[in-house]
Amino acid sequence: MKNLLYTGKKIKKTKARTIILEEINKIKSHPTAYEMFEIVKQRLPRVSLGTVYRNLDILSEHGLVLKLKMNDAQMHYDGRTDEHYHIQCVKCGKTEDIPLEMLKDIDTAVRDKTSYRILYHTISFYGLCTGCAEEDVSGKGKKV
Amino acid sequence: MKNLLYTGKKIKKTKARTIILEEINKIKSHPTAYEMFEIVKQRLPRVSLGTVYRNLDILSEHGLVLKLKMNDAQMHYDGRTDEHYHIQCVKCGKTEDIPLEMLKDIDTAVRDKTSYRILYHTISFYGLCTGCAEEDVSGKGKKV
DNA sequence: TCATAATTAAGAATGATTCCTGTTTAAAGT
DNA sequence: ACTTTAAACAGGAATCATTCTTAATTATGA
Repeated sequence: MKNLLYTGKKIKKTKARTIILEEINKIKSHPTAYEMFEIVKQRLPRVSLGTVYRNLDILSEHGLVLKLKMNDAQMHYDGRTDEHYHIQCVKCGKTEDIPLEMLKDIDTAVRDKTSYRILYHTISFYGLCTGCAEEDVSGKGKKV
Repeated sequence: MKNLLYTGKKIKKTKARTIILEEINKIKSHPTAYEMFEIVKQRLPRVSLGTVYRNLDILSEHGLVLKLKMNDAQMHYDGRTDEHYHIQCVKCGKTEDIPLEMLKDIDTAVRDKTSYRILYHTISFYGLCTGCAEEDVSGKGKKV
């Protein structure tokens, strides 16, 4: 293979792969695989969920997508690949970026306090997004 | 019910529940539900995995145990219930406490930079534990 | 254009966790 | 202590996100 697509690694430029990468780069929120499947299906109706999962994995292995584990059942995928932190709404599950600079110093701080060889860390914030916070006020007393 | 067991909440003191809490408090690492099941089985041979799951959930709802999501497939459970951070070995999956004081100020730092109402955050470190780091050196070049 | 290795759709399999059902047990009120 | 009953139990089925399998298709290098 001569075309070193996307990253300089050998990776075939397929229709599904291209659309997945384009679509995830269009949005700032961090969808689940199933949400990506629904988005991609609009442009590629016969795409299968397995293909979406596989390509999101391959793209994340090649550093083109970040794979995030938050406090819900599904993985989330992020088209922004520089290191940064995330926040998730505890009510609706929406997951987004946090504009907080990387705390590079805490790895070294921990390095001195543990026998582990530290490789990286993750920070996740949890709270209520604007929409859910409003519901919370107007719906006070109601069981959600 | 008059006896307000464990926490002041209505919670029955059953054999399984008591043993689960005793055993998780004996260890500093943070086992999965299945690992707890194996430990509890030694004292209560007829215990079922479902009971271990249910009790770990109930205990965590009552603040007697922490339920941790790290970067592997299973949940981990922590008998130490004051807020603190965790580290996981990327190779063997062992999960332990990190002696790093809580960064309370980062919630407020983020509060000013986002429209979310921040409730809490988590920090997880990943690296190699002593044992796995040694293997890594002695086994250099080998596929693990 | 051809060969072939990678990718695909579709659906089966996996694995952690939760749920269901009928039975047992802890504890509240006598 | 005896009774009552809601909670908890064991065992196994169900769920759900994700991964795997297979036979057919496709992108790429020659």
